[in-house]
Order: sequence, then C-alpha cells, then structure tokens
Amino acid sequence: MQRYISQLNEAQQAPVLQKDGPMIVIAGAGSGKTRVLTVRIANLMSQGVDAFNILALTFTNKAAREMKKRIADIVGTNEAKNLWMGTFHSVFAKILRSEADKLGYPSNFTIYDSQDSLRCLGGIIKEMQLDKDIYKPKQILGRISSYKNSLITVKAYFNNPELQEADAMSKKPRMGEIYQQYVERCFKSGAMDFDDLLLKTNELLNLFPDVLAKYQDRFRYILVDEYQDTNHSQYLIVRALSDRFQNICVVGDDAQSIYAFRGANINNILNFQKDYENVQLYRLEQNYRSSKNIVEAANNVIDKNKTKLDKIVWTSNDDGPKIKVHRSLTDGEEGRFVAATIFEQKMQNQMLNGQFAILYRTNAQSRAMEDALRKRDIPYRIYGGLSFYQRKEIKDVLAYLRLVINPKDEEALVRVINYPARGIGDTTVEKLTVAANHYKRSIFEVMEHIDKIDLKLNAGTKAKLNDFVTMIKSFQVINENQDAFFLTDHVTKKTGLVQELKKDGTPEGIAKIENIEELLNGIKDFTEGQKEIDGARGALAEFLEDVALATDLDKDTGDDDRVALMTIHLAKGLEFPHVFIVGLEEDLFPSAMSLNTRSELEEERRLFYVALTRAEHQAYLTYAQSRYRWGKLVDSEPSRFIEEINDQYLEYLNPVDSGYRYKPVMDIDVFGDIDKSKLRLAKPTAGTPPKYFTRDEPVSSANIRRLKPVSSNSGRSNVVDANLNVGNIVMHERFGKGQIVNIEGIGADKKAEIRFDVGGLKKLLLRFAKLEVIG
DNA sequence: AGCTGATTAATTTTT
DNA sequence: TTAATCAGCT
Repeated sequence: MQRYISQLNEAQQAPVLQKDGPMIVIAGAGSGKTRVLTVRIANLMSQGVDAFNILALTFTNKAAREMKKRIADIVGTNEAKNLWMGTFHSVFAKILRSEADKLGYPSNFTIYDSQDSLRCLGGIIKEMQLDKDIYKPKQILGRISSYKNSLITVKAYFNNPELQEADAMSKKPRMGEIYQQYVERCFKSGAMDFDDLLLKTNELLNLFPDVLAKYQDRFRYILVDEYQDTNHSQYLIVRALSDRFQNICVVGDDAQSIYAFRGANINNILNFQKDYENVQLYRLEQNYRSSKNIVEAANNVIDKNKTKLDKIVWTSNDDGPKIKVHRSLTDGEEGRFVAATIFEQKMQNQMLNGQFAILYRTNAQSRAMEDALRKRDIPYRIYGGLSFYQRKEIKDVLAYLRLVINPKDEEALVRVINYPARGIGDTTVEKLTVAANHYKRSIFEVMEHIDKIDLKLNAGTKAKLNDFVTMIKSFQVINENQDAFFLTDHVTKKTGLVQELKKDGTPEGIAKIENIEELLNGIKDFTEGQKEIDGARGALAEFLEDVALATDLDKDTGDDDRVALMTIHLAKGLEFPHVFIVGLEEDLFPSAMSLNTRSELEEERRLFYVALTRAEHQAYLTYAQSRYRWGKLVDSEPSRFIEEINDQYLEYLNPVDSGYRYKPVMDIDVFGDIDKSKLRLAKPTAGTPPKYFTRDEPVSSANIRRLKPVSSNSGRSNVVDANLNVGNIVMHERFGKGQIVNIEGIGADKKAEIRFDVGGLKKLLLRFAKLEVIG
C-alpha cells in the first residue's frame, strides 16, 4: 500500500492519508484525482475498513468500472468485489428495488428513459386536448425534471403559488395537472423515470428512519466524484447518508461544472464547507496531463469567469506546441481540414487514430466531420447521439422484454401491442386506455379480463387481445426457466419482429436485423458473464436495468483504433494527445441559447475550458465563416473564446482575414427558359421557403454529375438527389417526384425551388442547361 | 389499416 | 436537411 501512496505527490497524499471526517478535494483538470480516489479507497481498506461499508459515486458507469478495476489491482479482486461503486442512478436504483414495496412500487419496476417519458407526456397532452405547440413535451419534461430534482412533488407544486404562477405566465396554466397525470401514469405502470430514481430515494430516506439508519450504518465511508455536477436531489441523498459518520469525501472542480441545464448546482461544491463541520480542504493544482501552453491558455479562459473557487492550475510539463487556430469557409471545409490534419499527423508522426479526438458543441456537427473522415478512410467512432439502445428496432425488442418483467409497463405495451401489425388498432388501444384509467388498473390487466368488461369490442378484436396476453405470458414462463439470451432469441422469432424486417428487404431493414443480432450478442455476453460470477443464470431483469442506465460511453470497448467524435459534455474526464475543438463560432459555441445571462455564458466558458483541457499535447481550434444550419448556409463569426486566449499561446494557420466574404446565393432566371405551360404542376405548396444554391466551381459543360435515389422521409419517398452543372455554376439540389415549381421574387432577386417528376427529369435537365445566371 | 405525399418543426448539452 | 406527423386515399 505504502508503495502506491508514495507514488503520489504531497498534495495528492494529504486527502489519502486523512481517514475520517468530511473533506473536499478541489481537483484541477488533469491533476490525477482519479488516482487519489483510487488510492484513498484502497488505503481505507488496507486500514481495515470493510469494502461493504464504502460507497463511491461516480458520474458514469465507465468511470466506476475503471476505478474498481484499479482498486482491484491494488487490493485484489475478491476484496474489491463488495465495494459499492456506480452512478447515483445505478446505485440507488438497486437500493430502490430492494425497498420498493415501502413506496408502493413493485421491485421489478421499469426505468423509463427520456424517450418513454416523452411518449407518455405526449399521450397525456393529447388526451387533455392541449395545444402541443404550447405544451411541448420536451419542455414539459424539462419542467417536471427540474421540479423532481428540487424535490417538488405534485403536492408541493400545488402548495406553491409562485411556481403555478410562473407556469401560468409561460402560457402553461395546466402544467400542474400534466405533472400529476404523468406521475400517476408512471406509478400505475410500475415505472420510474431517471429523476424518480433520485427523488424516490429521497422519499425513502425521509419517510423511513429505519431504512435511513440501515444505509447510514452501511455506508460509513462515502466518496463522491464530480461533485460539481450533482443536483439538489443528489446533494440531499449524500447529506442524509453521510449524516451519521460524517466520513464524506467529495472531489470535484468548480471550473468543470457543465451540467447546470440538467439541474446541477455549482453551489453544492462552493458551499460544501458550510454544510459540514471541520471540513478539510485540499487542492490538487498540478496538472500532469497537458503541455504548459494548453494549461496556461485554459487558465486564461477560465479567468474570465467571476464565480469560482481560488485555484491555480500549473504544470511542470514542456511548453509544447502552440494551439493552432484555423478558419475555413464552410463547415464542409472545416471537416476536410480536420481530416487532412489527422492524415498528415498520422503520416509524419506515426500516430494512431485513437490519439485524436474531435469535440463539438452539438451532435449535429458530427456529420461534416464524418463525411470528411470517411472520404479519407480514417476510421472513427461517434459517441453519444442516438445510442444503440435507443434505436427503434432495439427499443422494440426491449419493449417486449420489459413487458415480460413488468406487464404494467404502459409505454412498452403501446409500443409493441400492434407492432408487428396484429390488427389491434388505435381505436382499440384508446378504449383499453380509457377502461384502464377508469378501473385504475394497467392496460395489461384490463386485457387479461377483457371478457368480463364490456368495451364494445367485437369478438375478433377480443381474440387478438387474448392472443397477445397469452403470448406475453408464455414469454414469462420461459423467463422462469431460461436465461435472457434464450428468451430474447425466442421473442424476436415468435413476435415476428425479425420477419417483419426481412420482409422489408431494404438496406435499412438489413441494418436493423444486424442491430438486433448485435443486441442478442450483447445479451449472450451478459448472460455468460453473469453465470461466471455466481452460478446464477443470466437474469433478464438485471440486463434490462443495465441497459436502462447504460450510455454510449459505457459500452465503449476501446479496443479498436479510431478517431473519437463526441460532444464536449461527453468528453469530460477523458484525455487525448491531439484534440480538435470545432465549430468555434458565436451562437454555436457559445450557444445562442446561453447568451441571455452571465451564468449561462460562464457555463459555456467552463465547457470550453473542459474541451481545451482534454488535450495533452496539441489542441486545434477551428471555425467556419459560414455553416449549414437547418439546410441553409448561414454566416458566422469566430467565437469570443478564441479571443480570450492570449495570443502568445496561439498560432494562426490562415493569414489575417483577407476580407473576402463568401457569397452563397446566386440568382437564377427561371422564367427565361422554362416554358411553364409544359410543366405538369402539382398543386402549389404554401409555406415552403424557396431555397438554393451552390458553390462557384467553374465547370466547362453542362452535364449530370450524379443521379441517385436517396432515402429520405423515413426511407419511403422517391426523392432524387442531383448535381447539375449549369454554365459556370454548380447547382446542387434535390428533386422530388411529382413536385413543383416554386418561384418567388422578381428580376435579380428571383429565387426558385424546382422539384421535378423523376420520369421527366432528363428532359427537363436539358432545359436547365439553357438557364442564364444573373448577377 | 396502411400507404403516400405534403407539411412542419427542429439544433444545445445527458444520467 | 432530416424526421415526424398530418391528411387523404385505397
């Protein structure tokens, strides 16, 4: 043990050596806080603390897994096995399962992901006949989430006139009713959403002193990583659990607090010293990760923030190369620059793909990067976005599995009751829902007793409902005796899910089948792993829990060599030799949504700080002068964050701005050459704004460059993508089947959207060749 | 009930 | 530009 401690520097040793009492470790970026946590836990154990009595809460499951492994390396696998380590959500989900009956929940409760929550809310809003443009499910869920994270229950909401008034002011007077409905429905479905996992834990600890005492006694040493990102609900749980022994160690960096939008409260870390008595404060200020240039540039940036704790991050590393700043014309070019640079670096310095990361503010920005990397055959992996488990085909399979475990799970039920189609339509489901609400039972229970209730359903429909119930019940029987893999395999076949996709036959359909196969493989791995652990058969319920709380980052196998693409939020805690921070433009980063208040802007700045401090050796900052946003080319300006870095740390790759402005729009005289009477016009479409155009690439002759069907509109329309070379401009536009000419403006301002019939496209292209370009 | 084309909304960040 | 939803038709 001593060996591990002596490997730490003095500042790192201090929090390891203090065994008892409350303590806070302010850990600058790259200062080795994970090592401190690891060694601290190992040291506690070596001093006789039972692993059983240690609770470590991390931000991601991956972090927990890695830490556990490192501890196991020090103290041995067996000793480490009993440690409680995981995210707030996963740890307390486990506790809630074992105590569920106290709160009136079944122990097999479902965990709703946000997709489920949104669907549920959508249903409520529709049933209440509210305008879904005012009551946007996403917004509503955001409100509910923030209530829950502040421990405002439905009852508390209705006792709080201020909140109600605020919602009424934002044109949502019926917010409370929706909240109530939502909570009732979740309860009726035996389901908890993400926020419930924390809220219900609080309720559990508040309402049942004996339960609280039990876990207080159990978790004698509590450690919380990334404390700056805890919300109020999490804060209260930690307080309650640590109240008896006060052996609480929180680690965090206020400068890296980036989850305020999710309810994280930076005051939790700023005020920690007031919350406990005799708090020891430790600072880890030496950065081992990054070059001097990067560390100091990052300090430059974070200095602009007012709200922060005193801390000076420094490093004894080399200066390293300057941070490179690159400007490009468009987002496409930005992507090409990044790809080209990676390519060169790999060639010149023998670097691996895995040593590069591309970080962006929004998921939508990944596309341009992907395109460029693909063109250069650089392997990459995108993290986040739509995760594997959120894909439709996967969620469909999971929905059946969820029903097996918890047939009351309403979102799962409505998702698959008629998929694949089995003749149970919306009308029937609606009748069932009404009956279920009336009897205060779940839809499944209503279906079980369909013969005893008069719902004015015809015999055929009743038979179909019975078949469905029988099928799910047959799955339940299998689940009693077989492992999760066997059951899932059976379910995909029996329900006709795979068959449905095979029938489809499109490339998308095949990809979906492959995804389902991947899911099956995943379940296989899981069941095998489970069986090895304690001879138990790999239980389905545990797999579903894993899945419900898994993130893309967790799934990472990390064994193959790829460039990493992710949002900055996801990059927290990671490090890479070379980091590209792309899209550094005003309104994008900082986001336009965050420019209203100082605190929002400061959070964006912290986000930039996080991004920059991911880099070990070389950071690149790139921005584009114009960028496609929602299909339109929009001008943009460099981000203020670039200016906030002292020039001595920067190297500008382009010469000073030449003043050249990119002109994206060209006007085309449509009337000049197209004889409109010869076009078969469909009925005019209102509201579609005219759009267009082009890059000024000179070309010699008019020809069709590419003509291929693309899958759009959920893969079912006959839209055709074409590039036309017309005179000295390239027109790139999309042509739809049986569509329209839409023209707006006169003379030089004339703009047009033209969508032609696929069959007549060739003929029409000839006309295009004669178009003139004005201006 | 299911298909098709038309219309419209969405881009902050996620356990 | 994409994807979801709507409206009208078979």
